[in-house]
Parts: sequence; C-alpha cells; structure tokens
Amino acid sequence: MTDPSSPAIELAIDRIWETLPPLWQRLRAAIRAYATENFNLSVEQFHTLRLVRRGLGSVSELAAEKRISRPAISQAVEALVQRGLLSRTTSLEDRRYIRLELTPEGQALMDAVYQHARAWIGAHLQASSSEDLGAVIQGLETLQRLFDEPAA
Amino acid sequence: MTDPSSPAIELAIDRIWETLPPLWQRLRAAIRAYATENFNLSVEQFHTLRLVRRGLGSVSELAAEKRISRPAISQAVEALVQRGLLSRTTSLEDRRYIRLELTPEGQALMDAVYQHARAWIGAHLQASSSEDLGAVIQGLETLQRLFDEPAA
DNA sequence: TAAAATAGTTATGCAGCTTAACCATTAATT
DNA sequence: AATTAATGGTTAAGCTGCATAACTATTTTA
Repeated sequence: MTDPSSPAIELAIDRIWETLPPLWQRLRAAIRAYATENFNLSVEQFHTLRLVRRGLGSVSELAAEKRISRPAISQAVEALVQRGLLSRTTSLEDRRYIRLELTPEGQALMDAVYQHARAWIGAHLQASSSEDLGAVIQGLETLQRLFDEPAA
Repeated sequence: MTDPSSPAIELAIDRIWETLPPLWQRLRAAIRAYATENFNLSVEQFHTLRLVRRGLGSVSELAAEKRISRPAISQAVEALVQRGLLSRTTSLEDRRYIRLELTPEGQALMDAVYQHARAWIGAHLQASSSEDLGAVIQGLETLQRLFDEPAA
C-alpha cells in the first residue's frame, strides 16, 4: 500500500491523463478510417462486435461491460442484426434470455478489421526495443489489475 | 527494433486491446457520474475544457488534438462560451485567430472536476505497491513515446 | 398465487459528430 | 499590386449513439 497523496501516485495520475485519452482517440481514428471506408462500420459497432466475438452473449452483458444503458445496446444490436452481422437466438432454458452470436459474415468482417487494427498498433510497436515492449505489457497488466475492481 | 510479428508484439497488442477500451470506459463513466450530476457538464465538454486548461488555445488546435472536425469543436466551444466557461478573444496580430481561455468560473469548475477525477484514479492506485506504480508509470511513458508520432 | 426481479424492446429526445458550403483574413504567386 | 491559394473559423443539415421512461414477456420469490 502507498500513501494516497504520495508523489508517485500523483505522477501516475498525470501519466494516465496524458496518455490514455489521446491514445484512445488515435486508436479510434485508425479504426474509423479503415472500418467506415471499407465496411461502413462505425467504431462503436466494431466495439460491440468485438465484445460478442470475445464471448459476451447478451444485451445485458454488453451493457454492463460498456457501461452504457441496455436500450442503447439493444438498438446497436438491432442494427447489426439487420445488417446480417449478428444473430439472435432465444434460449430454451430461460426464454427471457436472447443469445447473441456473430454470423459467418460478421466473423469475416471482424477478422478483417481486427487484423487491420492489430497492424496499426503493430506498426507503432515495431519501433520499440524489447525493453519497451516489456514495459508496455507489464504496465498495462498492472493497470488492468488495479482498475478491474471498483475502488477500495 | 523488434520483428514485426514477434510474440512479444502480439502480446502487447492483445494487452492494449484488453486494457485500453475498458479503462477508458470506466474513467469516462466516473467523470460522467460526477460532472453531469454536479455541474451538468458532459464528458466531452470536460475533455475540451481540460485541453484549453493545458494550453491549447484555438479551435484548430483542439480539433487536431482530439482528431475531430473543426466544426465539431467550434460548436462545442460555442456552448461553453454561452455557459460562461470559456472566453473568445480575437488576436490582434492575426485577426483570423481566436484565442480561447478559461474564464474564472471555468477555472473553478475544472479544478473541482479534475480534483474528483484524480481522486477516482487515486482510489484505485492506493491499493498498489510502489513496484506497481513504477510499472504503470513506465509502461504509460513508453506507450506515449511509441504512439506520439505516426507509425513508421 | 401474487409480487418482485430479470431480460429485452420501443418511444422520445438530446449531444456530438460528420460533410458541404460559406465568410474573413493572411500568405503566396505572378 | 492584383489574383489566387491557404488558413481559421462558423453555419446548416443530417446521422449516430446515448439517455430516461414506459412497456412486454418471462422467471423467481414470498
């Protein structure tokens, strides 16, 4: 444990502010440039499909993960179903529950976009030493662990 | 330099994907909960004010930093000027240029919200060892450096 | 069996972004 | 010096993504 107002914490807070928002903006911009142009897919739609691909299989789960309302996800899912990228299947055990899955077309589209996003990230990481990569990986792992749960 | 398709790069890419979006979502949610409730200020408005506070002083600079269109920033700025949080001053040297500044009220509001956001981050970092903090700081510094420029 | 909880949708409205078209001012071209 | 191009900013119209409120359908609980 560390003193709440220690200089190290202050430093980390500033670093988070200076790094996270711009990096996220850039990643979004890179995806937007590719996905909208080639597939007419928005960043948020990509994000939603990505979570389904990762195994989140219902409106409620998606809403919780993205920290937005269920209606918002419901509408986003509807559009993706209309486009044939997602499928909805009512569960037989619990008929309230509607399972979401990528269609084959959705799969293929995600493979392409995800591939491109990885290439974009990879292009930046190519200029890095192995020490750099280690630092990035370890720093992000630590961040993930620290922020995974609600604050103490 | 590292091989573009090395396992370490792949690992870093996955880690970025798994960490960045959820962390950003959570930070946004924390700001939203506080800033909208107490000041009726949206996350994007906060973000814009924050950049002005950091020294970005024109519509074009803000648009470039946020990677969005000038009209979008222009409208956002207009709303903030209406609310008395930002001031616009036409430059005397170059009369196309309109300098943006926080008003005293804007300053005060930013101090309060920023303070709260820092507290939110700090609350998570309290549970961290000094090694954790070091890893976070170094990892983010490295990320910032690697992504600061366009990809090679 | 009635009440409460859970999963999802529909309706309505607002905020924030886009592109296209525009004005004003300054810099570059000739 | 006059014309053209570039820069900084705004206005207009339209779309996406989000919110809350109110609703249906199903399952759980009391």
